[in-house]
Amino acid sequence: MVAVKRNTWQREAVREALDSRDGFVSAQGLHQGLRDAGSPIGLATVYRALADLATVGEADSLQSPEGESLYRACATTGHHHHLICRSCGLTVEIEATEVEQWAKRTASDHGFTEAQHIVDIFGLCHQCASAKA
Amino acid sequence: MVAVKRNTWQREAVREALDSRDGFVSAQGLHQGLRDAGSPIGLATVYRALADLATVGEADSLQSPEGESLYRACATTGHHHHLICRSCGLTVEIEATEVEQWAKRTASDHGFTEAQHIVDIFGLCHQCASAKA
DNA sequence: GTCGAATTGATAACCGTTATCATTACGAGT
DNA sequence: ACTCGTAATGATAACGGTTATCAATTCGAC
Repeated sequence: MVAVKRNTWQREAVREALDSRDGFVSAQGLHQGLRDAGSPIGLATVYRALADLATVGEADSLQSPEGESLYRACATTGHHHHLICRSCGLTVEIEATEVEQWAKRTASDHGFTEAQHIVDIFGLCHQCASAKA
Repeated sequence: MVAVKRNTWQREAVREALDSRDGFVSAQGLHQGLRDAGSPIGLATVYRALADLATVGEADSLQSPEGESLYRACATTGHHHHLICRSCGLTVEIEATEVEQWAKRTASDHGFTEAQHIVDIFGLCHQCASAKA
């Protein structure tokens, strides 16, 4: 029998919790939020759900400078990058065909294959920049 | 008395071991290499030395997709990016004016300031790709 | 050479993540 | 609606990388 994806309330809860966030969240942070909201969901399940969402492409993941994996529900289904406010976490999804091609070309120029790239921009969004001034 | 940096053979050993490598190495990998070379240096010390080198700017550090911290003594002192073999660690330093401008433009297009970007490409170098086949 | 303080290193503690495995419950088929 | 096989769950153990601990060491100023 072929593996069938089941719809569990837990999976849905994770998806919704992720959607309700504006920026990137850690698995543990999301779990904590769900527990605080009264859900008895398990930590392992949150990790699994997030991994699944990331695999399917419904969520994007990246690593914080501290080494944690952060997740986010991305509107764009295709491959894209992020522009992240390092102060408030506001995230903008970015299309970068230009960079995509550059990465691929650069890799093959040097004989590299199976190239994947990490491209993210961290900065201060307009609001945070103003608030800071 | 103010804190004084001491010159220990261990610190020097780490610096040299890092210089002798072509690509990024994990702290554990470097430690292993030193032990294999006969040095009785401790793992904790390697971590400390690498952290120091990174702080001073004598070493570049980045995180592998798997979450490990990798270190490298870079030839270029200025801003540059990396093309890294995820199998052997071979690293090519990359100038990417193209991407540099794209990043700056993208950030300002969205009202972001003080933008810094993380741009690295991971792949399999020609040798590792062949060895794998 | 002395001596105080920085450094070392073996190991324990940490932290995030993944694996384990008995239990639960989804949902296709009847 | 009821069964039943199996995927999913969740408490917890295991895991891997990194950091903290702390007694022993050793650098280097005097």
